Amino acid sequence: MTGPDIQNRIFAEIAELARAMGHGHRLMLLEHVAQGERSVERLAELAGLSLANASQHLQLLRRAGLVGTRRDGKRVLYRLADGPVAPLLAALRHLAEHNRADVRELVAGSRQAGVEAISREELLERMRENSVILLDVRPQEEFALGHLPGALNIPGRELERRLAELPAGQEIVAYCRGPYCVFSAEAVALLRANGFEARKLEAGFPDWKAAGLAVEAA
Amino acid sequence: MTGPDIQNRIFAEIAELARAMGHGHRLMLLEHVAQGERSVERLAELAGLSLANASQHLQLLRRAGLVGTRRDGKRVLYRLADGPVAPLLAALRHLAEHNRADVRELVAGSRQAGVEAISREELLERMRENSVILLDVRPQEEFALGHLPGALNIPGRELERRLAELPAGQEIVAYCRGPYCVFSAEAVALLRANGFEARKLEAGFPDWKAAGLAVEAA
DNA sequence: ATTTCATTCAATAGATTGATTGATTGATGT
DNA sequence: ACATCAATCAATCAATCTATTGAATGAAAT
Repeated sequence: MTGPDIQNRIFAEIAELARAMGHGHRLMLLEHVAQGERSVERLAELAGLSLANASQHLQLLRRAGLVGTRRDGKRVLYRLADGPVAPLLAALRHLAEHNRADVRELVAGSRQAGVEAISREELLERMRENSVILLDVRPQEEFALGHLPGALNIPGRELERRLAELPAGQEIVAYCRGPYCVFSAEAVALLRANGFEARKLEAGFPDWKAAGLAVEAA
Repeated sequence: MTGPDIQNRIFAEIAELARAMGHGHRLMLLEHVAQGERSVERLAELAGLSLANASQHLQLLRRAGLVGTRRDGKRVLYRLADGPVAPLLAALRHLAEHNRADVRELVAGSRQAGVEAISREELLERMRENSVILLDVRPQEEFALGHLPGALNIPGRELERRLAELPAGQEIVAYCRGPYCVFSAEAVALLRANGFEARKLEAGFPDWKAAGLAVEAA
């Protein structure tokens, strides 16, 4: 009576949760949702999905309890759910990097050409010393919703023609959405090619926020 | 060129990993594999699956990099993979407990009837004081492969008729395979009904081992 | 009240996954 | 070489999942 039936039910429940993360598009949606609240339309655009398709994936994520929603006028805003969702996604990424050679290569690829990463701890230290320039290479809208304290915002594709805005002589730390966002790595490559000293932040904005560190909004 | 294609590929890879955990039977197999090396036949029996079915699930887990194998004579032994698999499973369980009311209830159900859980930290403290009896309620074979230092082994279904072996006067901490293994909760209920002071270990043997704490083998 | 817009629902077809069956492989002992 | 045993493979059918389409909500604006 207490036996295996109950265990079966429990494992089936947990499996449902795992399956909710078991699709590339949903993981991408999660990654974007992790940046902050986003409308369905926006998320569909960011993930390159049709509206209806994005909506369905998002609803599945909501049923699984990975995201939550709120209505704002005629839009529905999705956000990460309350529970320990970010740690779960992080654990998943960690194992993926550890196991799959191809994921590791692809991630390493964005670190190639001498693009070293800086850890949160080291960055905090450097921020305390005021010896570093923070560069947020995400689009303005994302920057406006929250960014690291004191960061400059120059979206990736504008960086080349706005290089002059960056003060010389200090190291620059670029960051982006997350470990799989290539913008920051590209930015670092570009900066180095132009004589700057630059590194990328190991993780990205969502991990920073998830760690409970200070965030500034426009 | 660096764009969304690469991200799509990465997320698809990671999703594959998540999907590997997306089936109740596979989670159950993982739970048993987490106890130590097991043959396919044994795992099939433990999970209540046909041999071929278990074999296929296990192979899928291996392809996903969640388990590894080794040949021993004519048997193939499965074990957890090297990477951070246990933390991922733990994160998954945590979120499941947090989100799904039914999982929480089912887990709570095994704690009902005043069955309180003791944390690893508290248990370590009590072990240092020598003020506690450890009771491993798993089957002998599992006990033989590794158990908490100094633990007694009385499999769940034998407990009732072997109560006399337990010294009175000291609190008993029962443990089992993991948080969803009901044997330890049942054991605690039985012990209390017979006048013992008893609690169950919050997690189970695999978590103990995963935490790097001392383990003893027969 | 009607229009507009963002989102969701419903239905469909194609692809993937899961359990079962029986055959096959690979290692061991006679 | 042969028989035996554990595990895997191959083929099948049912069940589930995914993307697309077009229709239906439901909240604001005119």
